[in-house]
Amino acid sequence: MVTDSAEQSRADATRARLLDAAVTAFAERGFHGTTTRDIAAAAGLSPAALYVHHKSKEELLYLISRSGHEHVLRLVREAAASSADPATALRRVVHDFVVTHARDHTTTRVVNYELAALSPVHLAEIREIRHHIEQAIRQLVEAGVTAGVFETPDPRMAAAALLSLGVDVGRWYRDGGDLVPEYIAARYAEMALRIVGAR
Amino acid sequence: MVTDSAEQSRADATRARLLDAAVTAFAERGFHGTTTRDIAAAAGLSPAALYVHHKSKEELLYLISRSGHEHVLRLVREAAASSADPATALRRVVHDFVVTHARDHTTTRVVNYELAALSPVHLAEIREIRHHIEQAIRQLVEAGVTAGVFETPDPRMAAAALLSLGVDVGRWYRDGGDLVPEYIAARYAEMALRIVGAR
DNA sequence: GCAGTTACTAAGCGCTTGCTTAGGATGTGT
DNA sequence: ACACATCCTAAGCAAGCGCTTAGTAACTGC
Repeated sequence: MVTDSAEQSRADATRARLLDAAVTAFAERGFHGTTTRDIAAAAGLSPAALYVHHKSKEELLYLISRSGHEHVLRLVREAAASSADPATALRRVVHDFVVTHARDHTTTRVVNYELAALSPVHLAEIREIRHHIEQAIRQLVEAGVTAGVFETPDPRMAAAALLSLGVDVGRWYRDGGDLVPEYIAARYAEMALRIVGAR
Repeated sequence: MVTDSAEQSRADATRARLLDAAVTAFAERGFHGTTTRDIAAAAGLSPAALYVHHKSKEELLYLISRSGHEHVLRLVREAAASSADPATALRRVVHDFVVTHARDHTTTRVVNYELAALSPVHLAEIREIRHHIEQAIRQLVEAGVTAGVFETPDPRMAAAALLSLGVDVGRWYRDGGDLVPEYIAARYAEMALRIVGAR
C-alpha cells in the first residue's frame, strides 16, 4: 500500500458517489422502491460496481442512517451545551435541529422514515442513537423546569412535541419554495419556547 | 340481483378484509415492501383472489389513502366549526386530530408516508384533500389572530407546526405503552394553544 | 334437479430483483 | 518491459414480483 494517509483514493470517491445516489433514490422512492440498478446508474456505474464498494443494498441504508443519526446527535448535544441558560440552549437546539431537517431533508427523510428496512442488528444500533437524541432534548426541558425558567405539565410530552416539529420539517419541506431554512428555524425556535412555557 | 339494499354481501366483506390486511402490511413494511401475496395470505385467500376484488395493488393504496384523508378532513372541519371561540375550536381540532393519529396510527402511517407510491392521477386527487385539511387549520389560526385572541408572528408557520404535531404522532405512537391517546391529545391541545399565543 | 350466478383457486407467464462470477482495462513500481 | 495491483464491467443465476387465465366448487331461484 502506498497511501495510508487520510487522502481520498478513487475508490473512496466512488463509494461516496454511490452513497449520494442511494440517499437521493431512497428519499424519493423509499428503500424497497429503489433498485440497485437505479443507484448504480445514478452514480454512473454498472450494476456490479455497487458490490465492489458495498456489501449489500441494506448496508448502504445502514451507512446513510448511521452517519445521519450521529450528525444529529452531535448537533443536539453541542447546541444543548452551548449555554447555561436553558431557554438560550433550547432555542439553539430547535434552531439547529430544524435547519438540518430542512436543508438536508433528503437525508433526514431516509433517516427518519426508512428505519423499518434496516436489519434487526443495524436497527438496534440506530435505535440507541435515537434514544440518546431524545434523551438530550428531554433532559434540557427538565433542566429548565427544575431551574424554574420553563413551566409545563409534562416535560416528556413537551420534548416529544419538540422532536416532532423538527422531524416533520424533513417531510414537508421543499427546495425552491418561499420558505428558507433559517426563517423556518427562527419561527420554530420561538414556538418551542412557548411550548415549554419559557418566561 | 336480489339485494340492492345496503346490507353487506360476502364479496363486500372479503373486499374489506383485503383492505384491512393491506393497511397493516403497508404500515409495517411500506407499499413497495409488501407483496400482493402477503396481503392475500393475511386475508386468508389465494394470491389471485386479490384481483377478483381489486384492480391492482396500487388501487388498494389509493382506497386506503382516500378514505383516510376524507376521514381526517371531515374531522377537522367539524371540530373547527364546533365553537365560535377560536381557542375552544382549536383545542377541539388538535385534540381530535391527535386522537385519530394515535388510535389509528396504522392507517395514518400509510396515509402520511406512502403518498409517493400513488399513481400521478391518484396523487393529485389526494393532494387536493390534504390542501383542504391544511387550509382549514390555517384559517382557524388566522381567525383567532383577527379576533385578537391569538398572537403569533406567522399564522402559516403556526398552522404548519400544529399539523406536524398531529401527523408525527402517527409515526412514534405505539400501542400498549403507558401513553393513552386521550392523554396525549389533552397535552398536545394545551401546547397548541401556547403555539398560537392564545390568551 | 338443473341453469345460472357468485366466490374463489391452481398454475403459471413474462419480467425484475439482489447479487455473483469471471475477466478485462488502466495505471504503477522496478 | 513486465509483473502486479486497482477499479470496473458483461453476462447471467435463482428467486420473487404483479398480474392473468382457465377453471371449479358451492349456492340460488325456479
